[in-house]
Amino acid sequence: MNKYETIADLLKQRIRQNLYPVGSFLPSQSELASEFDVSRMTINKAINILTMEGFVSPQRGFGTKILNRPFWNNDVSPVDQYNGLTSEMARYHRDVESKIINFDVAFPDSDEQAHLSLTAQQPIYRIIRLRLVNKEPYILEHTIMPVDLIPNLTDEILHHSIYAYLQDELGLQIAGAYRNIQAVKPDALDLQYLNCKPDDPVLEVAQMVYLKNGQPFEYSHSRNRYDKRSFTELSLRK
Amino acid sequence: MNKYETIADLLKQRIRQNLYPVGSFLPSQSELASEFDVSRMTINKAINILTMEGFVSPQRGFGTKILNRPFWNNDVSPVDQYNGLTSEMARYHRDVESKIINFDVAFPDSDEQAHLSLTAQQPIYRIIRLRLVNKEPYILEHTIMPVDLIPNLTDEILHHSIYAYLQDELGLQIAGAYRNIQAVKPDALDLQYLNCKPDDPVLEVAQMVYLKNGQPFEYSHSRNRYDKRSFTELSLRK
DNA sequence: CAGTGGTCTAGACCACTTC
DNA sequence: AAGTGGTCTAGACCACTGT
Repeated sequence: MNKYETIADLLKQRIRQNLYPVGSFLPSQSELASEFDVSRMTINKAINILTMEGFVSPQRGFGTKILNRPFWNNDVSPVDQYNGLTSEMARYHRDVESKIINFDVAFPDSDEQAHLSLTAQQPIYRIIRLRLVNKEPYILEHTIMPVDLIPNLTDEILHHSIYAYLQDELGLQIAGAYRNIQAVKPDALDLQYLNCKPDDPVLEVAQMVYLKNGQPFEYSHSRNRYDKRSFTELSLRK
Repeated sequence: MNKYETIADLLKQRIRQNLYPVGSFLPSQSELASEFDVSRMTINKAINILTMEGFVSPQRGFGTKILNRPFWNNDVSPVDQYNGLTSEMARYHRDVESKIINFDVAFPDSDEQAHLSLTAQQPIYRIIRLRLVNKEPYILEHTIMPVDLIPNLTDEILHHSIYAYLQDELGLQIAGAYRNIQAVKPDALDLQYLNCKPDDPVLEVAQMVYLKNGQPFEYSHSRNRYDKRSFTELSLRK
């Protein structure tokens, strides 16, 4: 672990333990540098992390104030999450099951080619999975992935976590994702599998996920039951 | 302007101009350091910005690859936006009007006290505004703000931009915001003012906005017409 | 004014990738 | 082995805040 991440974690811990109470100020960067026996740049980097995560607000010439961390409850999924539902829910000790609605291979249409940077000759998987949490339907996921990147996708994997397979078995490194979130009306599949009523809204999250080498490898639309999922986000002035 | 921000902007410009084509690699950090006559740390900081904004993906021991930024033609993602609707829409040359549905002062209930860190004796504004873009209803905003932070709120201000008033007139500095996004069913006010049908979904964004000194100053729920607004977001592996 | 955080440097070592 | 990005240092200067 890096020094600055280690120190950031330690500072967070102190804040949570009220060793640095909300509303008070952190020791100055120079003091912290002496305490941890590192250069001030390293402390600065650590405090940057705390700032990005909303723990503190530094004001130049003044000090670094400990903020009151919002009490949005954690049962909502952070928007900046792309570990897949399985690991997300594991944190709350909930069972995730996947029911495969559709799984086949096809050539991409032009829209899919554009989104995944593919030629018309590179086949894709077309997957529709229903994700159940504690036996209740949560999400209907429409996923498209290029076959050549993920050679041996099986029913077995689809029943568990695609992401775990990608990262642990194939060693693919995810760089990030683009998402678009909107409210939509339910379609026939939603009615059938999410078990929602015609006037229930659906929260649709479209996302493209990228590998570190820049290759997009997943283009998906997840349709979430409106009473089961919401998304939280923290955004900060640059 | 800082050196690292200046350099980051310049690099972005080169990427957009295809001087560094998508799929190719940036010059190494040492080369860039010589070119701009700065230390490598400064280049590193600049490239960090590009990484956070999804322009490039550095891989240690290898190089920094220029990514394809898909339908991301505009500079800022609406999700990490807290400048208010007025400035957001101004970029697209659209008219924003505000119709005041409700504007009064009251003592906060316990929920409001908690969210805004107030006592029962500190009054708040309760504001409901309908935001119209090019004469069409887009958003119904329910906003709560402490009176003592924003002393002289007038109809005049509410008809334009609250945010512009806060920042330009009062000099309040916004640190960031927490948001929660979900799909909901329309309520009576939505039907009346957003002009939506009973089975139209509504995209609800609840947010708390914080000042740099840590004081929360706005707690709001905006209810967006589902066919008019969606939210985009870029998220990256740490 | 003294103290704070923000930036920047010149150089160093390390982890990693490709050859 | 050579080259890359990631981290870290010791010190410096600056912009800003409080008094």
